[in-house]
Amino acid sequence: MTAPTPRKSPRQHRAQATCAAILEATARILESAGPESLTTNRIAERAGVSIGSLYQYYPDKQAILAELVRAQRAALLADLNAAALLAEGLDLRATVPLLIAASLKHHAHRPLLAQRLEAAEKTLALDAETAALKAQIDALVVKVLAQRGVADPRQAAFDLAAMVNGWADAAVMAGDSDTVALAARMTRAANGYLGLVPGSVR
Amino acid sequence: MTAPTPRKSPRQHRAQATCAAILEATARILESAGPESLTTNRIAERAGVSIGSLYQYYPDKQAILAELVRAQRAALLADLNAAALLAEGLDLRATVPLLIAASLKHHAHRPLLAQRLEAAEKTLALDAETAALKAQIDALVVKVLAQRGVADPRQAAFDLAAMVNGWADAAVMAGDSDTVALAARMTRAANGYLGLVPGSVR
DNA sequence: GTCTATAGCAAGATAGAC
DNA sequence: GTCTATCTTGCTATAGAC
Repeated sequence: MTAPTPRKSPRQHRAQATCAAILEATARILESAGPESLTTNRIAERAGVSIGSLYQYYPDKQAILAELVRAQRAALLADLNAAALLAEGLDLRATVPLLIAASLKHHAHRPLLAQRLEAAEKTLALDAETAALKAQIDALVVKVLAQRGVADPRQAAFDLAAMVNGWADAAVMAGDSDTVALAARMTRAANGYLGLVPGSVR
Repeated sequence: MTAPTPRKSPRQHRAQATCAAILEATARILESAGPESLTTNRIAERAGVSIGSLYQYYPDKQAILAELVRAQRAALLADLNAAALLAEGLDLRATVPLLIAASLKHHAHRPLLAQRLEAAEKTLALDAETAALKAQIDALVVKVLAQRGVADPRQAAFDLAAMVNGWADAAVMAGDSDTVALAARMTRAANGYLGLVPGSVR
């Protein structure tokens, strides 16, 4: 029922700074203390603004979280788009690692934040804009796979996304920071899923 | 700091029933409303006991959750043990689907509960007993893989567990109820990861 | 546009009767 | 062993001064 968008678009400089500070403070609390400890008072304190200012820009706590989730999805879409451009003209075997690397990028940057935001996303009722972003992400991967002759590309896109996401979460939480090696292992699994035989490059 | 075990071991019949009712009520609230709505008052109400009785057996809310998590881990360990027995004498290719099926069983039974409990586990500080169960689960899988000649079985056990878990969560949340087909697709990926070529049964 | 102060409320947990 | 009644705490969100 509540609109999870900011109350006003912050047009002035200091207002933009306030919004940014609120978002960054939320991210840091999520990383350091987890969702249980995420209270509006704490966000305001950590952002260096008062609780009153916070409610000037966000109607409620969920709206702040929703904005972070939206930003994360938008970044993923952008990276996947870049990967798709890079992969243009390449075959399936060469494309898969590019998609995996793009998906992994966020988990590598701020791993804990990425994981907690994904967890929050499952609880939150996502707004229209975030849902649209998710749909675009899905459509993009489906298209890339379909162009390269994958059978049932919708199913494959879903499965590969699920595989990579959960796996990445677990890996970063266990302290695995070698993203390159992780991506290589994931690629082995993805190739097996897609029916690509390992050695037969010739 | 707080011991996440029941205050007293319920030795009498009605006390056991009370404990069971509390656990089941917690599970149902988790399934139907999510972790945000999980309050001690609600648990007591749904269990048909008073809040006072609840605190007679559990020192705090976390302890109830911890017990559910522990039960889930214990069940997984039991199922994996059964799978390992079944797999005795079988080669790697035949063993992998058995392990996957065992891991998938819980997600299939009460999918939402399994997913929410795993999410809770990441937030909770897990008690010694649950940690021990996790270690046993890990050791079991490592042993099974090592016996069948998998290189770096520790890494493989971790990766396969991460892959299956995250993937299963996403699948059940999307409403995919065909566990058999899901297990088959996962097996393709696992085989690829392990370097097993698809067609070459011979 | 930002602040302080606080209303209003719900949660966790306890005391003490039965 | 179980209950009702209640204390205490801390959260969300608002009102109104500056």
